[in-house]
Amino acid sequence: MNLIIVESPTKARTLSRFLGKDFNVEATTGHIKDLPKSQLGVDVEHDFAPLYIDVVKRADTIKKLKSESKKANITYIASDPDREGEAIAEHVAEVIGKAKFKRIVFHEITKEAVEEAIKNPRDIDKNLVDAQTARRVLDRLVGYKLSPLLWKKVRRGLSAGRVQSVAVRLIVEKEREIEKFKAEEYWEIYCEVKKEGVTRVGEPQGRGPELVSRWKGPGADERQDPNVFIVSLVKIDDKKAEIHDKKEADFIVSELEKSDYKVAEVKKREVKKNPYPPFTTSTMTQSAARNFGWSSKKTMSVAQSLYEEGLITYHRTDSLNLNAGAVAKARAYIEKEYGKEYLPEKPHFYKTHSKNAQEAHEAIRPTDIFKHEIKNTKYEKDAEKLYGLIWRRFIECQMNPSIYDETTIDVTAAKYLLRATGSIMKFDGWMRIRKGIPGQVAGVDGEATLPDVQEGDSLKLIKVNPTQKFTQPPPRYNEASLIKTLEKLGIGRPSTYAPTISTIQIRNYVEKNDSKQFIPTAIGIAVNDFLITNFPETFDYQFTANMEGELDDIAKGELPWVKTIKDFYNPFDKKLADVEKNSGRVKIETEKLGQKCPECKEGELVIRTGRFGKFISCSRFPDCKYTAKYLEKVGVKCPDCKIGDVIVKKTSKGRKFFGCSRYPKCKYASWRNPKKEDVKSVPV
DNA sequence: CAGTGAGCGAGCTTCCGCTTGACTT
Repeated sequence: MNLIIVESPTKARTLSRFLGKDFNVEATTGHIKDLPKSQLGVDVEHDFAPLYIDVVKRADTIKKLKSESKKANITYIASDPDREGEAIAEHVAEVIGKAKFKRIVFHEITKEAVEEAIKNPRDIDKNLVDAQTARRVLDRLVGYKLSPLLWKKVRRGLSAGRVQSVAVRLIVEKEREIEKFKAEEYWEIYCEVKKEGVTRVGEPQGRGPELVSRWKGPGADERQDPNVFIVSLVKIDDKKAEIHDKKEADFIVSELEKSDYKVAEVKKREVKKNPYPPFTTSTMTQSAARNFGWSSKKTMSVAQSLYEEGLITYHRTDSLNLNAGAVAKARAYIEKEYGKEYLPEKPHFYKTHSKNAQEAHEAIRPTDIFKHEIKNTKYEKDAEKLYGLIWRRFIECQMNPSIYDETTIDVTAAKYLLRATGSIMKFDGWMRIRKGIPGQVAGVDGEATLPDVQEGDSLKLIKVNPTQKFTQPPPRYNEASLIKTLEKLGIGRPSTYAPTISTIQIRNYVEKNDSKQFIPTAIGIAVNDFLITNFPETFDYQFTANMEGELDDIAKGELPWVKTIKDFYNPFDKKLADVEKNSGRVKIETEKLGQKCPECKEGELVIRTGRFGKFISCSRFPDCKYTAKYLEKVGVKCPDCKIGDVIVKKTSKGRKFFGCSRYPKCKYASWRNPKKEDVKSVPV
């Protein structure tokens, strides 16, 4: 009897099914050793020796690993093939002591992959373990040195870290960009033109006010006549048209109204749109946010249940790799279901562009594409929705591109160049999968049909339409775009995106607005500015990328890990002492309510955020100690008692929930916003 | 169900990354 040790219990179950009675399979359930929670656990005086101790919650697991390995002939340590997995392997080896073990790795959960791995065992890669130690020690030093500094200089309970503080920084800097942004006026000019020699009944004359108000730009109702189309002004005197105000626009309109219109060029070309690569954690959470409006936490939770049911491959992954057998099945399915023209000659293989990808797993895909029916008691509809998204994305990625005929018509009128573009899908390809799926974002712009005109054709002007526009500020981050940006910067991992987003909200650094976009709080701004001013290098967007570069060198055995940490820590520690001594307490901006304090009649009422959320106090604190409850009303009556208002509250742990303002008389409480539930349940 | 902020000063807060339950008010 042999023992195989993996990280995930679900993976262990799957392997036991494959391998039969000769193998016992156990799981570590993640890390089994870590630095202690209650102390630094890094001996900065002695080469940063880390104090790795048994994880308390894993005491039973560790006991089991010990006893099972004793019984086993050989123990195969099959933790994930990445930096963290190698550290887990090392920790398992330490725990099982003298038992005979071998280290094996596989990237796919198939019988063949495991058998192949068993044939090719290796030793534990000490350099890779060192790289993990360096990563762990660095994160501990940053987090456990800076957080107490914040307690001292800003407020108790705050936190800072290599990942969370950069996430907050992104949100703060985006807000400043938006504040700084000044909308600039510009004008776009559209001309409605018609191929000559064709008449239309009820053709609009001139630019009456009624017609202007009906105009909705390209693709509006005026397009019923197939010979009428809309061109937009692109160039003036061969230079890009830039119209800044109404005066300029009016002048151009007056010129355009008396010009002759001629087709200068007609360009037709074929455009292909390739399918998207299969899902990773990052793209899956982005897609579920766009299609269903889900938070990353919800998506990951539903994905976890699909994974545990054996319906999808592992959901915390940065890899685009696909098992060859699964691809072959998908190809057979595509050919049978949709026909040969949908099947590429060769399978599509995708490569990740993410530099820090560890690719320990596969991309996220269904384990069995022939399985359409989902039976999952815990999540039901949600599981079905996410599974459908994953299923389609996987099938699509192995299908032929969709093909469009794109037509560009250039029209000249005096010194003005105007253009119309339109495209028509002539082969749907992978887009076939998305047809008829409500709520699916197809990813294709509206199709516009253009009349059959030739170079040199004269056109008749029907109407010129100037449209005033303003440049738009950059959009705020939402969960999806924040994860996308963090991934691009190489900051955070698939297993930490959702938890990081929770952390920065629980710490009151950021909030979501009604459109689920992140807005920094006064505390978030104060902490960010304090950190960026004093520790600019640590929270530079490049810091993690540089760290990853050094970790790679450590993993290759070209750099001792202690040197990396020393080079970071020495200047960091100096700065720490300097700030501790010389920096004053940080002031947090308060929001004014615009009312006098009812107690002292001198101060003004302000909103402050304390340990239990927002409350109202006097601006003259500590001289005046007046406080009052701040009721953050959601805007609906309590669904239970129908008398009180639903208000936003926080648990002692900082999690947001919704309660009744009449508490404790009414005990209504919910994790979900009843306002949004109501909107959803109203039949349209 | 009051508590929150400052500072006084007991004891405590905190990181990232790997993995699931336990089960929130």
